Amino acid sequence: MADAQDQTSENELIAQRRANLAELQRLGVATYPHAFARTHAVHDLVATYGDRSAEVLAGTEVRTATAGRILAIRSFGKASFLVLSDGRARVQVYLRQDSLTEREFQVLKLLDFGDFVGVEGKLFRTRTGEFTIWADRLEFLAKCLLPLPEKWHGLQDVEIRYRQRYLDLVVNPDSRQVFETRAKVLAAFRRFLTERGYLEVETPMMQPIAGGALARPFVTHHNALDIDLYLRIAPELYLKRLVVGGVERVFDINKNFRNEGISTQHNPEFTMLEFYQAYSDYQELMALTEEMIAFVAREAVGGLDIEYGAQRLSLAAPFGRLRLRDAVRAAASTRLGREVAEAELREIGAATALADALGLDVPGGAGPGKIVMEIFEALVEASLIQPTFVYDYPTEVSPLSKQRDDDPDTVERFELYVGGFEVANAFSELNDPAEQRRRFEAQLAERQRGDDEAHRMDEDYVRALEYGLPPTGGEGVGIDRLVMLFTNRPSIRDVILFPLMKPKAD
RNA sequence: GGGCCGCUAGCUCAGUGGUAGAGCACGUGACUUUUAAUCACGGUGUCCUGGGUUCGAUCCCCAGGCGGCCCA
Repeated sequence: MADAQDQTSENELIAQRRANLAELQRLGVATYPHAFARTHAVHDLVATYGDRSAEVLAGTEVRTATAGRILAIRSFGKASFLVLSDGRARVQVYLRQDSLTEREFQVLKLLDFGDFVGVEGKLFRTRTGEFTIWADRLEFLAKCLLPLPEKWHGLQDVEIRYRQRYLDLVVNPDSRQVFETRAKVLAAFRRFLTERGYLEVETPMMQPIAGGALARPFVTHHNALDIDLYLRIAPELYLKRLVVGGVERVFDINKNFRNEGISTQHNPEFTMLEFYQAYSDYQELMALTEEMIAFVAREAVGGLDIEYGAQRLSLAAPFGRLRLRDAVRAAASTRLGREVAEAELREIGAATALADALGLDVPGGAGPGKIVMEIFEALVEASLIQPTFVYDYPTEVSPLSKQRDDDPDTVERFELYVGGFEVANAFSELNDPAEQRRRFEAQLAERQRGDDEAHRMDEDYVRALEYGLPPTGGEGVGIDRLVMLFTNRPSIRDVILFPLMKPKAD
């Protein structure tokens, strides 16, 4: 309820709308009725009858009852046209004095842009060919007390679009389309995996040890148990416990929470698909990923060729394949005008000198693996526009991945890059409990040296591995970033309905 | 964390050291197949906030807030 201060600051546009509401009440109109029986939603109407000719519509005399928000009023005195939206589609309604009761005509004159109404009538096509409902009944359903953004330019102010997403959805049909596509992407992943025998599960969002990724967690507190808990940074360790338990194919689609900065590619909470498959490895997952991304693209946008900004992308298999250290060597060699040797990427002194020569600031205590990743991010990542698997990562930065038999400093891991950013990360899972314990201990040592993103020790996870994890391949896919690609949006905030925003004093 | 940019009417945006404008929206009147309806007439306001300079600040300066982009 508005207090006295609101009343005095209330502007003329709002006062007019309140006055119209009061007038409806004075007329005895129910201003907040409980329901309206529709025969069709607006989008059903348009989909079913929208392309019928004027003659066919006149011949069949289809009657309909529908409802929606008024997005335009064009009034001609004794007749009016309304545009009604159900959020998905729009339909025109024709109302004329001699087709309505006197009271309905009075209601019509009190309607504002944004109000909800229900109408009943027959379908026809106007002289100008517009598919229209000729209404012989008008029911008021709810008031829009605040003026909506203008119809022609829509809502441009990105801050308001994010903070008041409902306004964005009302006036910008493109925005609704983004979230329709997002829903199709999620449904497509679920269908692809379910059809191949993967079981969808839910794993804890609140965890006593935030594991499965290298990231800083959010902390919360359970009062009754008086313990701190972490919002999950990944479901990984729980999903592999399920593989230990015999769930050979398993996946989880849900939010992860990482306590890091915000950018066009990072929101503190984001949606991740993770799936695990017993008896497979990262090579098999590359092939599966090509198939899965193509499936999802067809379902979500109808094809494999997409535009992203100024780029044209093809999601057709095979995707590019680039060995990580080869990519880093090539980029560093070009930048420095000399041949950089693989050995320089594997020894701390040489790697540090290389980073220096490239003008990169490397965090203190970083080993050669971390330095390789820094160089990759600085020199290579943004150039990977077409889908590319980057593979064979340093063991140092991959504490949950299995080493190559021929090279213990390297793990069987790949990341998929599209449009210049990472969209998936996969590996052959480390299933040797003794080696896993050594990796965790190495991570603890890094934590001691000040890396607060280093992995924590998880004794129960090591114990689970001691019961035996079969050879397994696992992968995580960043849903938000994939939706950015499919909807051609430059910012992750455009594909998250309510992105995190700093609170604003009202 | 740093740099750059933005914040003016409900929305989209101009603009100025002398208390502010356009289009759309809105109000009144006309109009029973229009569609960015049209025609006539008429209001829009904490110029993000606070301080400073000045006779006078929405504008210049300083600090802050929120947002965007880039960098780390």
